Amino acid sequence: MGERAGGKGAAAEGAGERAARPDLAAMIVPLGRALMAAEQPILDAHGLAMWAYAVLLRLDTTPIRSQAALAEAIGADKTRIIAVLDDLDARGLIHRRPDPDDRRVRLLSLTPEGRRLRDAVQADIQRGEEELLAQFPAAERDGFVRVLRALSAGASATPRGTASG
Amino acid sequence: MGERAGGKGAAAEGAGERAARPDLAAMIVPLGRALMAAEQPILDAHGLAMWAYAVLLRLDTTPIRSQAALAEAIGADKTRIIAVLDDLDARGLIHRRPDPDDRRVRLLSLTPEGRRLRDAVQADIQRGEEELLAQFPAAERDGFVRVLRALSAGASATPRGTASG
DNA sequence: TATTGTTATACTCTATAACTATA
DNA sequence: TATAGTTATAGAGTATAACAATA
Repeated sequence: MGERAGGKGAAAEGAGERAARPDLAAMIVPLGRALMAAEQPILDAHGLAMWAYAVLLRLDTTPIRSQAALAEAIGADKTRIIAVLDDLDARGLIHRRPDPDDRRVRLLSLTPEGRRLRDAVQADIQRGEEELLAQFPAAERDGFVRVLRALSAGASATPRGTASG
Repeated sequence: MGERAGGKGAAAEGAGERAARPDLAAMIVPLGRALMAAEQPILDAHGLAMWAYAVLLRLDTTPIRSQAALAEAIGADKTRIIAVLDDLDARGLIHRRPDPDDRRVRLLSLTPEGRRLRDAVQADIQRGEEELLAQFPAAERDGFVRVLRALSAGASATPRGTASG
């Protein structure tokens, strides 16, 4: 890999050059872990597991027509969310019934109670997040969220299979 | 990002209110996964595992005096990095020798070759990241990296044990 | 035969416990 | 006795394979 010479940024030019900033992944991955850890007590207080919350979030966005589609949408394995759906169903937070048109697939939707719980939990979580962001100037904060949203949207477009499939 | 009704947080006040943005964790965690996936081919090309790269990065920052300290610094378990250190040592990328003052602890440092490899890999990785960021206006990009650095620094300050530790 | 959901199994990653050596 | 490192073991999380129901 010899020449990183003429390039634009040339993050590490000479032998002992240090990079101008840490790698994005090296910052984002631990930060993600920390944010999840911060969410955990809130989820615990509501008796929701992390994947269960992800399901409630996704169902609220758009009704989904099969469990496999839901699983893929939240980046989970289809076998992994079954127990989650069992629990949510038993607690009356979601509807899960066979599609009359094709009784193999399950129609998944949120019950009013599920929506209420989702809203309450998300309000709690985002309240904490806003406190975290409040320490920054509005312009930086705004740029952060804007870029994050765009990168996140782009990332979820390439969930697993990648380009070559 | 928009002023919501009256109260401070109140992200979702009424019943049907949708949040103004996705949860930070819901964006950051999948993004972290995607970034790691993007790094993987680069690491593979250099024969480095993810944790090995983390070790090289951390050793370059500051020489470390014990494996346990290194493990904690990169958010790993002390037992998990042993095989990693074995490999890096065998390949001549790090020095690992007993401290003469206390022969229980190992002094860990980067060899010149290890530094070269680290620089090469990081240059590759950050080149890709810069391409990713290039799509955004400089101001947003700047705010993003700035806030990210601050949040990341704050997060690593609370690695595991948390307050009551 | 193909597909959805489900269950059972195996694998990977990570954390805990037990052991060796130094102090 | 206490600590750093190592090894062995067990656990959580995840993915793969086999199965039943429906088309």
